[in-house]
Amino acid sequence: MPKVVPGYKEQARNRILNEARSVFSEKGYHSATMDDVAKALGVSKGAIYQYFRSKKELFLAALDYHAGVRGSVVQSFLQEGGLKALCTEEFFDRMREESMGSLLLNYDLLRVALSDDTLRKQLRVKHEQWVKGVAEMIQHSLGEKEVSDEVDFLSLARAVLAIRDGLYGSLIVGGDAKKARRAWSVSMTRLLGSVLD
Amino acid sequence: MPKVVPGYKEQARNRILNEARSVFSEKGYHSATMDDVAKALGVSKGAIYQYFRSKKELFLAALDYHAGVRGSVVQSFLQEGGLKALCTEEFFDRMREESMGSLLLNYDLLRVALSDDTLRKQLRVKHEQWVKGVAEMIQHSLGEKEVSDEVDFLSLARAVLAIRDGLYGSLIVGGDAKKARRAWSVSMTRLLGSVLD
Amino acid sequence: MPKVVPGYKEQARNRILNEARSVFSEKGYHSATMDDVAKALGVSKGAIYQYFRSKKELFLAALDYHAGVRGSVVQSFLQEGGLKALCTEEFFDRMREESMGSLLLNYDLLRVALSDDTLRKQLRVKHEQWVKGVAEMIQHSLGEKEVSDEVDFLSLARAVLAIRDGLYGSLIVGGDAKKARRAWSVSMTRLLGSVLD
Amino acid sequence: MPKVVPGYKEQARNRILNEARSVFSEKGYHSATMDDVAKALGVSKGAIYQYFRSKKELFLAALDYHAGVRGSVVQSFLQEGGLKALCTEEFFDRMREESMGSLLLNYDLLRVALSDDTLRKQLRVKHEQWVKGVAEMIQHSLGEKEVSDEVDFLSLARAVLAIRDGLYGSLIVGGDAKKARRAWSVSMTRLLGSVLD
DNA sequence: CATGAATGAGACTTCATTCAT
DNA sequence: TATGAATGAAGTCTCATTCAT
Repeated sequence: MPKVVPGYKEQARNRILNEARSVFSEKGYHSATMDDVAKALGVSKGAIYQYFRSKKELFLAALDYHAGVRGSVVQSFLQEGGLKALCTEEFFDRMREESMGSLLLNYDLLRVALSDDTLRKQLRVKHEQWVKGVAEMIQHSLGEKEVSDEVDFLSLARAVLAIRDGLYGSLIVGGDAKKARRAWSVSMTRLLGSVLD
Repeated sequence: MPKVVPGYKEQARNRILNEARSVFSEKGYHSATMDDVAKALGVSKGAIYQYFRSKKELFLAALDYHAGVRGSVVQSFLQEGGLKALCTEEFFDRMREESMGSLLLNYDLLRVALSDDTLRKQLRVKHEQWVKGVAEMIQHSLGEKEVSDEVDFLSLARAVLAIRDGLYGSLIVGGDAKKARRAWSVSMTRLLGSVLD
Repeated sequence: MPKVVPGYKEQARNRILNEARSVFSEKGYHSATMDDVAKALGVSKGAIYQYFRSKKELFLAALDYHAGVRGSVVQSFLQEGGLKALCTEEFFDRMREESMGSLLLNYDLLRVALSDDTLRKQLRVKHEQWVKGVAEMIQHSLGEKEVSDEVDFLSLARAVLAIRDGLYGSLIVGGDAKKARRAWSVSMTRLLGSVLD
Repeated sequence: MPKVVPGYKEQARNRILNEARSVFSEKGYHSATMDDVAKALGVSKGAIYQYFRSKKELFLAALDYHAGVRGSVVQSFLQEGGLKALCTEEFFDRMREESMGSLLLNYDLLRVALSDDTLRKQLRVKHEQWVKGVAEMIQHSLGEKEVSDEVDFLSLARAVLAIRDGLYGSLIVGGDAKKARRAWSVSMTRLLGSVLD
């Protein structure tokens, strides 16, 4: 047993991850400095380097850390209300809270990913997992009610995620949240409506 | 009045704009250096500064320059085939050729825009223009066939653009183009289908 | 709270201030580079930027730092000998030692001040303080001996300072120190003589 | 006989000299660019290089050119009114118009002069010429009225010039012209008063 | 002679990263 | 472990100067 609190390092790491995400999200990967992160944490720059080898590593770890958190929140929300919940404006807002910061970070991530094949593959895989998850959800909502052959669940899932990302993107430049929200429910209803009926 | 060929400066500017876009697109706004751009052009760094006051200005100008080109291509395509053309996979591909490079740049642009109110407003306005354009197109396709009150054209338009952006985004990480294409036509048909019938 | 020696930063700052003044004084504000200063200090350029935000700030701080030192030396000298001491060649020399390097810097400072309203105002105020100080000194020397209404102390003070600056200026181009010294005592005696008698 | 107007080159040169002085005076030697000068002239940068080999040469030539002009203006003024005219506030203003710009330039010149022995010597010589000129003027004013042995004309002359330069210097930072003017007449009267009586 | 686009050296400044304390 | 001063590489931008037209 070490003298220090067990799990201390883990806690410290997570604390850094949280703050780092916040800082990166606000200023952007390139504009945020290690000093910004350190100051937000109230520690010295050097301290961060004991947990992460480089800025890039910190950035990637921060994204990864929160991707897990976010996913779980969304999923739990869906499990309660099912596909119908997904079509609501409330769901859009709920997910937005979780995603907005990360969306911006994802833009930075994409840039970083472009020159890193491994990373790009990870992103692709993760995206496909989301697609499959949503597709299954849709299919599941149908229950045994109908023959599934006529519906392209995967394409629908892709579209759902695309709308989500596209609408959030429009919000970043200052788009009206009310309109985006409405666009979400309108399009979701049209897209999944016939499936639900 | 320059003794040199008239219009030379205009040409040179455009040449820079082209190359700059290419370089920024490949490396990203932050990672690309003015030297990269200069080398791609085969000129010295200083030369660029005779045409653009700063890296940011060059970046913005390059985006603007190509936004015009892109827009016109898309529009001409739509005028021929109308709303039905928009739902095709061919359209998706066609627009992709025009957009992909710019999409990445747009991510950089968003980051830049976040700390530039004027710029953000411009982006918002431009986006709204697209929305209106697409909404009108949809409404127009309906012709006098139906009462328009029941359909929220603007929301549909927003969704259409969101899907476009979202799908292109998925392609950037290496998503399968065929699947995205299919998702496009499937979702477009569902979204606009009842309008078209 | 730094673990390092307390007051270290203060010392380092002052060391930079000293060296900077020396370098600026020798090469001039514009010709001296931050690299020159860094090399004179035996540190890297970056180190300086931890203490001063810009070259201009460093320059201004260096001037300010030494202005304090200089002022105090002069004042103490005057308090002992009063107005008579001020008229001596010895005083001229004494003050010269303190001023010469700074005089050159002051020329640079004037140039900088021309495009900086705040700075210009500071200089003006500081100059007026000197004027008032000298004027009071003259008035004080008179004691209750005479009615002061007939003497324009402020104008005299202005003249005294002008002569000082003018003579030092002549020395910079290589003027003969002996002659300047003599001009000082001769003119001071004539200027303040009747006041002193 | 050349085709071009005889003396054209001379005229062009002088025109450049005039404008250059104006630009250098306003912006300072270092801050003024060759482009600034060219634009003020309404010609291209290249044109200037056909008359002057370098920026430094242009600067020096411009100063030299106007030194002559200025001197003559002042001298003519003095020849009319003699020493008494010199003591007036009017004279101070008159000379100020001629000197202010040049005073600033002289500061720049000093900096340049410091690393150029030849130049520094020229400045010293020129200054001594002024001193002698003023000294003779004072002596001349006395006429045969008195024995000159008791008065140190050269020192007085030095003081006069020093006051001029010192007061103008105070004006540069925004000092009150009225006060400087008054200081001039007050001090001149005290300095030369007994000589004049 | 004039033009002005291009050059290229070099200035200021910023950080990610290291390391002695 | 934490600190934060120092490093040094790199980036943006500026101009004096040149030269093909």
